[in-house]
Amino acid sequence: MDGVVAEFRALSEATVARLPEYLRALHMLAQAGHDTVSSEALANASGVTSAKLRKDLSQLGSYGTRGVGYDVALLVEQIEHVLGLTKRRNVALIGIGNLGHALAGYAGFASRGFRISALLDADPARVGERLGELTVRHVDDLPEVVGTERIAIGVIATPAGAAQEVANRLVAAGVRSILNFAPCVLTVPEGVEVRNVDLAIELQILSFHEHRRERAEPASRAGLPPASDGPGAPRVVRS
Amino acid sequence: MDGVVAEFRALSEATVARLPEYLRALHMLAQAGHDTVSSEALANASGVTSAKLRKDLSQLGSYGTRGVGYDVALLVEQIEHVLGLTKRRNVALIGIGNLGHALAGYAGFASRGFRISALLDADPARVGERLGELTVRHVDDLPEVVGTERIAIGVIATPAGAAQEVANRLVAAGVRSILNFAPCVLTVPEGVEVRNVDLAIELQILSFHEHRRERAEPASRAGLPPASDGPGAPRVVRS
DNA sequence: GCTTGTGAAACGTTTCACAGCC
DNA sequence: GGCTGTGAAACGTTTCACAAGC
Repeated sequence: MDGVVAEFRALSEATVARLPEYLRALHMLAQAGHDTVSSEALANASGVTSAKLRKDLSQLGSYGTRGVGYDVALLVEQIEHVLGLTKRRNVALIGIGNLGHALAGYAGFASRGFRISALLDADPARVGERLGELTVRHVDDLPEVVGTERIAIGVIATPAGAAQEVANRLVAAGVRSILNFAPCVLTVPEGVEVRNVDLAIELQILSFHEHRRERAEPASRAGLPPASDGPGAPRVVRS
Repeated sequence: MDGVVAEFRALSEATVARLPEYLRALHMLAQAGHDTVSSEALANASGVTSAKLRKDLSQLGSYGTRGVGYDVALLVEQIEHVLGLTKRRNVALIGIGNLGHALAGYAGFASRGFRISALLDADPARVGERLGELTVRHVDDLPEVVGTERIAIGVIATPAGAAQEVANRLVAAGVRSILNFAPCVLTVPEGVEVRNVDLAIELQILSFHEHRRERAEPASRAGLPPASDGPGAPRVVRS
C-alpha cells in the first residue's frame, strides 16, 4: 500500500506515546494547507521540543529533507502505518453506565479508524437498550461478540468491583488490548496490554502541585489575577 | 493535625503519579481489616514492584518497621498529607456536553476530597440546566464563579476548538491546575499545571501494540482461546 | 527470620551540540 | 543559510543486592 515500509526496529515506549500527538498536529497542519513543516514548527504544535521530535521521527526511519523540513502527507502516512491505523480496529465497550454512555457517544473516539462495534453490560435492565446504531448486549455474550465483530480492543467502563472479571472474560475471548477506566489494578497474562485512565488519580496529581504551591507562597492569596508573567513559555504535561 | 510532618523534599514526578495508586490500595486494605502491610503485598495490590514501592515511600520520609511492614492508617495519612488531600479542592467543569455530563455524574470524582462546585458552558441553550445540585452557568461568569466558589482546578470537557480559550480564561481567573479532556495541546504560562487525558491517543497506543503483534505472528489467527500461558506475571501499564 | 531503607548499577529518556546535507 | 539526523553528555527512573534493624 505504501512504498517506503519503515523497518520495525524497536520504538521506545515514550516515542510511541507521542506519535499520536504528532499525528494530530500534522492533520491540522495539512488542513491548514501546509505541505512541509519544520521540526521546530511541528514540535510547537505538539507541545514538545524540536530535538525530542527529531529523535522520535528518526526512530521511524523517516526522512525529512535537510534545509526544508518534513513532508506533511508522507509523515502522516508513516505514522499511521507504524501505529497500525491503516487497519480498522473494532472496539467493544463494557459497562454502559454514566461514563459508558458518554464514551459510546464520543465522536473523537471513532475518528481515527476505531469503531465501537459492541456495547455490553451485566445489568439485564440495560440489555436491549439502543444507543445510536447499537443495542446493548449481555456481557455473557462476550465470547460470541468478540468473534463475530472481530473485536480487537476492549474498553472497560464498569465499576471497580466488576472490572477484573470483565478483563478475565476479554482475555479468555482472545482480546489482548484493554483500556481500563475502572479505578483498580487489573491483573492480566503476559502479552496482554492494559492502559489505565483514572480521573481521580489525575485530580490527585494536580492536588499535589496545588499543595506544593501553597507551601511555597505561604499566605498570599487574595485576588491575584494572572498566575505569573504573561503567556511565557508553553508548559504542557502529558498524563 | 498530624504529628509527623513530612519534609517537603523534592518528590520525583514519577513517584507523585504513583502515590494515588498506593492510596487506593491502602484504603482497600484498611477496609479489609489489615493494620499493617509489607512492601511486597502493597506493591502487588498497586501493580508495581516492591523495590519501586519502597523507594517511593522512602522519599516521603515515611517509616515502615523492618521485619513488620508499614502501618496502613499512618501511611494513608502521610500520603494524603503529601498530596494535599486534607483540604477540599473545588473543581469547575467547563463543557457540559456528552462527556461533561458523565464527568458531572461520576461518583469516583467526588470520593477523594474533590467536589465539582460549578458547571459552565458557552451554549446559551444549556445554561440553566440543572444537574444534581448544580445549575449550568455561562462561561462568561467564570471569573466570578472562580472567586465565589474558590475553584482550584478547572476541568475542560469542551470541543478542541474551544479549549485554548477556556484555558486562557481559567488562567486569567487565577486557576493554576487544569485537567484537559479536549484533544489538543494547551499553551499556558509558567506555573500553571496541565494534565491531558485523551481517549483517542490511548486507543492509538493500543493499536500500535496490536499491529506489532500482528507482525510478530504473521497469519496465525483463527480461534485461539487464551492469549498465552495462563495467568502469569501481572502486566500493568499506566497511561 | 523477615522486611525496610538505600547505595550502586543498569536502563531509558531527554537535551545538547554539531556534522552532514539540501 | 537553514534544517535534519545523531553521537555524546546529562538527567531521571528502575532494578539489584544487601546492610541495618525489628
